[in-house]
This record gives sequence, structure tokens and C-alpha cells, in this order.
Amino acid sequence: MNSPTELRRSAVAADRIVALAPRGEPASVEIGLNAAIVAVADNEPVALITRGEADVAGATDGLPFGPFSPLEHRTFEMGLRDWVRAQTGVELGYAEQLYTFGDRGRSAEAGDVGPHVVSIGYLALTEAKSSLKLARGSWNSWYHYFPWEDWRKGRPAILDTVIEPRLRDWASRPATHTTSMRPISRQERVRICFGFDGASWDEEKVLDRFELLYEAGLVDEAARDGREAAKTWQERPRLGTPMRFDHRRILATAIGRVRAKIKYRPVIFELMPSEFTLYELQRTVEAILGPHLHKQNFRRLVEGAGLVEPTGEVRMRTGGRPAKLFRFRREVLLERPAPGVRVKPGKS
Amino acid sequence: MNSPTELRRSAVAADRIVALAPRGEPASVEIGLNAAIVAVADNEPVALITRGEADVAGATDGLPFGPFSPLEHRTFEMGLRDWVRAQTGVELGYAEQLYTFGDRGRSAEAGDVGPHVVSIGYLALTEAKSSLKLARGSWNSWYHYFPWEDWRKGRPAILDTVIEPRLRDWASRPATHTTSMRPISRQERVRICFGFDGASWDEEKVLDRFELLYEAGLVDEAARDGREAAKTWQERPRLGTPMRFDHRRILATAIGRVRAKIKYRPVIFELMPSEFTLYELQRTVEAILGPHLHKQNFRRLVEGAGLVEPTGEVRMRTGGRPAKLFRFRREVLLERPAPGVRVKPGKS
DNA sequence: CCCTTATATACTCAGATTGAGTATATGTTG
DNA sequence: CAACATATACTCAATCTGAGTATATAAGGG
Repeated sequence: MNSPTELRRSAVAADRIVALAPRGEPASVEIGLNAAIVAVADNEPVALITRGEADVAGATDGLPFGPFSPLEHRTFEMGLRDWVRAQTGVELGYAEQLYTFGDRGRSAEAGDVGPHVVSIGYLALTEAKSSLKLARGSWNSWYHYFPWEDWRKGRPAILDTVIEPRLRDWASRPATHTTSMRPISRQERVRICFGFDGASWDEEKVLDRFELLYEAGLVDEAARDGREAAKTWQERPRLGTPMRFDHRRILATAIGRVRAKIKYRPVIFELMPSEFTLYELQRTVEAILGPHLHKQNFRRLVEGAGLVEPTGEVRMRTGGRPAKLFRFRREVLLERPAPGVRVKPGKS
Repeated sequence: MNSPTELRRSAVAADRIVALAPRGEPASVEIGLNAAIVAVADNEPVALITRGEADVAGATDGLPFGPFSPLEHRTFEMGLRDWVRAQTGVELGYAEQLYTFGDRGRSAEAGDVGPHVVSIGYLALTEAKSSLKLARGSWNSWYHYFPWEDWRKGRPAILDTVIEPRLRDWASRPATHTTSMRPISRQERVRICFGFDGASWDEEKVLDRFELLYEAGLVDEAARDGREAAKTWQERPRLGTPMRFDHRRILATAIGRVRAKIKYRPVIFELMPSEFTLYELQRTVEAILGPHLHKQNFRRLVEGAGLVEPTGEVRMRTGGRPAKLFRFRREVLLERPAPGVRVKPGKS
């Protein structure tokens, strides 16, 4: 889950750093909290997106964010909940910290002026209430920003038509600054991340894939940040909708985390209404993970793990036999160490 | 992996926060980087500990840490590597971000004066070279700080003699500030975290256990921070060696992360020399996880997963038949999506 | 040198889990 | 009421897993 940041030796002498520590002159730093608020609406995974003024590259979309003030809030999470409520009217349920981003040069305008902003990314899950009126912002499909992650209708065409040729081109060029030692070649990274040459597609590697596209200069954010690789392309296709600052990176982290987490923690139920049919549950899992699951085995798994219990009611008008309604069995948390929807891709 | 922080409604009006955002007056904040540097020496899991002046509660031990200055370093990780090298002489290999801690009232002296420090915790893994001379600091067993986590000789006695009765006492008392809604009772939290009443022990819940002991006022840090619960105890046993600031919390996070990670990523090899016998590998895994593993099945697992390959050499003088030497097969990363030592506790 | 001991390594086997399919139940719709 | 669509139950073989037994090969003491 760690960001594959590049390693570059700093030119600063080690002594200098010791001299600064631990109470040296602190540079001006601001803490920003960023929330990737995820829901599933009509089998579409969505994130809460705010629209602001366009950045230098024309990106208008962003994640809800606000400053963290230690004077106002005792913890990050309390701060986050407060201003998400204030900004969007959404009351957060489940929230967990994702990653703290602080790279210079990312997310900032070219000049890199003003205080340095450190972004603490949070993932929040909430039930999609279509009735919810958002003060500001809208629910957008996350595949809008990551079209290559949408495998619900099979392998996305954009992988073969655009991404693979470009990445192979990039991988064949020598790395610019040959960092101390890169244990794995560009070729191999591309193969592993995107599942080329028969390698398997790992739906959790969302961040790795985005970082690779960024490094290769193939996403708008890379051009905005003035990355060298971006300048090598004569014309560049638009790979998904760009976002302001490094918000697309945070959203990528969030998607990867959700995809991993539902397999070993029952967080999927944060996205569901209190009562649901097993097929609705399956569709929600599929919206998150992508590929289709084997329906009968999914039932066996979910019921066998004791994750749900029938309410006794049924849902009519499903287009066929009525479906029993279920609810989440909270007691499962007290029984099993790590219950989750341990699914693997399968057939219909 | 998210910190079970308490939720408390802030008295601050939401409007106020909006007024502050996004370019309000930033409070003075410093970023501190903390490294939990882990190794295994002689089958003992150790962390690199620095010894400084005692804090108000008398704690002297801490993790290596230093400030992050965005002017000096482009990324957190680069900063971390630089000053770890400068402070301790250790060259970090594998490093990943753990969690960012920012609670007010934790880690600080009672007065809570001075700039607010946000700690970004990192986990680093390194091979234990006993020859390594440390500039400052020493390798200490991590069970020194978490004796209840040491299950290598069976269930630690301290759980039954000290922890269980105290926690049951605490759990039977009503929660002080009945926060909005706590979905799970103290009783149940204690049961789940510590595996009382037949619940299973989950070796990954290191942080949850420490947080619970902190909340119950049973660790020195809680008394130091002036937690209410700590005042209810007439005399308090010392549960593990305390650390300065919130470093024990960060170390707990690190231990939990390592224990989880070796199961799905081949990070165990970061802790091994380049050549090793399968039993040495097993002992290292056991040092991290605790319980004994079934030797024959461990071999089957590790070899079957293609994690290692024989070097052709053998190690003599093992006390019996010579053991083949193996090395890590790096290519496994290119073959399988998530290779790790997928072990579960077993017999001998 | 040979027997004992200790460890390493190979092989076996039953039970649980998993992937995938077939069969049956019970609605809706024309 | 037939055709259809979805829900749910059941089957089966392949694989994985936990746990054990058997064999190989060194060191060490007489």
C-alpha cells in the first residue's frame, strides 16, 4: 500500500540534517485533509466530487478537502467529519485514514510557492441515498477518472488501444535518472501493473497503475506538474478526467483500499441499505471489484461465513422468484477474526 | 488498520470551519517522521530504539525521529532515509508509510504548549547485522514493550495474572463520556482484542490491544497524558516499558503491519540474509508472528509458492542432516499477484 | 566403526474448501 | 396458462490444508 515514490539521493549533507533536528527551523507546512467518500448508486461506484475553479491544466474536479487545525479539532477524523458535514451535508459513517501525501512538485502549481501542503487522505464509505441533496458537489462514477479500471463489461478497450502501446513505448526508452538501483525494470513494472503478456490483472493495484501512467507522462496531471516524460509525447490522449492537486492519486489509493478491504472486513455493508437481497449484495461487490462472481458460490460464501441473516421478508417484483431479504449480522464481528467477502473472480 | 480514535462532537459551529477553509489561518504545525526499524536477530524480533532524556513520566526510550522539512527533501521517504542514516548509521532498505498520528493530548507534555506535532510513522525492515555499530541507539526486543504479544512460549502469563482482571474491572465500569453511539461495548472490545472467553487471539490486533490498554489507563503513557482512566487505579502494574511521545503506539502499528504483511507480500526476505535454510526462514516467521508452525507444511507452502530456490549449497553442523540453502526467488513477484508466507498457527 | 541422537526432507491421507455445474422453486408477463 | 426470469438448493470433482508417518544424513560417544 506504500506509494512507489522514486528514490533520489539528496544533495544535502547528513550533518546538516542532524544540526536541524529535532527542533530546527520548521518550514511553513499546512495540513490538508482530503476525503474520498465512496458509495454505490444503481450498481455504479461513485465518489463525492466537488467542482471548483479550473487549475492551470483546466482540471475542475476535486475531492472534498479542508485544512486541519489542531486548535479546532482534537483528531484528524473529528476535523474531517465536521467540515465534510459543513461542505457537503454528508454525515460520514465509516472512515479510515489512507495515506499521507507530501511530495513537492505534485499537486502544486508550477511555481511551487506558498506554504507546503501535506495531504492526509481519508477513505469514507456511505450508503448512497439518491434523495440526498448535496450542498456542493456531486456523485460521479469513479470509472470516470479511471476508465481502465472498469472491467464490468470485460477488459476495457482503452487498455489495448491506448495504454498498452504508449506504455510499451515508454518502457523501451531508458529511464531518465537512473536512480541508485531500481530492482525492477520499466518493462516488468508495466507488465505486472497492467497484466500484459499474460500476467494477471490485480484489481487492487489501482494506485500502482495510476503512478505508472503519471511517471510515463500519460495523465494530464503529469503535464501540469511539468514532468519530463509528459513532454516526450507529441499528442497525448486524455486518460480519464484529471483532478486538481493530487486528488486523483488519493482517489486511486481509496479505490485500491476498498477493493482490498472488502475481502477481509465486512465494510461492504457500509455501502448497503439495512435490508437487501443477496443478489443486490453481489452486484454491489461487483461494482467495487469489477468482474462477475459465481452467483451460487457467492451465496454459499456469504451465508456460510455468517455475514448475513434473513429478515423473514421477501422482495417481490425482482423479475422472477421473490428474493429473501437479509441484513448484516453484526455479531459476526464477535465470532470471527477477519470476516469479509473473500471472493475471487469467476463466471456469471 | 485505522486507529480506533474516539469520536466526540466538537462544540465548534460548522460555519466557523467553513469560514476558515481553505486558506484560513493555519495553526503552527510541524511534521515529524518516525521510523519503526525492524529486524530479527537470533530469532528475536527487534526494533531500533534511541535513548534520550526522560520525559515527565520517566520514559527514555523512543523511536528514531526527525523533522520533515519540505525544503530539504522532496518526499517523506527521502527525508526519512537521510536522517536515519545520519542519526543511526543504518541504511534503510524496505520502507513503507504506516499511519499519521495527530491527536492532541497524546504524546505531548501536559501543558500542550509549543507547536502541534503531526507524526508520520514509517515501518522499515532491515537485515540484522550483529556487527553493525550503531551511532546512537540499540536493537531492543519489541516484546520488551509489548510482553503480552510474546506467544513463543505459549500464552504469556501476564495476560491472565494482570491484564485480564484489570480489563474486566475497567470494562464493568460505565464509559465516561458516552460518545454519540459506540457500536460495541467495552466488554466485547476486551473479549475480541485479547481473546478472552474463548475468542481467538488475532496476532495482528497489536494496535487495538495497546489502544485498549491506553484507554483503560493501564500503560504509563496514559498516566503521563493525564487520562482519567489512569487515575482510577490505586497502584498500577507496569505493562511493558513505556516510550516517549506516542512512539509505543507507532511501534504497535508497525508490529501489526509486519505481522499482516508477511502473509501476502514476501517482505520476510527483507529480514533474512541472502542465503538461508528453510528452518531459519521458519524461525524468522515465528519470531514475527509468535506461535509455532508445522515444519513440513511450512516447507511445502514456501517451496510450492515458488518463493525460494535452492542455491545448491548446504549448511553443515545443523545438529543433524545438513540443510539445503535457499535464496529468495525475486521472479516470484513477476509471476504471482500477491505472494506471501500464507501461514496459520499449527503444531511444532 | 557403529549406535544413538538430532535435524532435514519426503511422502501419505483424510477432511475442508473451492470452482463449476445441474436441478428445482416461484414469481412476472404476454 | 405457457414462457420466461430470477432465486435457491444440491452435486461433484479438483484442490488445498492440517496433521501425521517414514526416510535420509549428518554429529558425537563409546
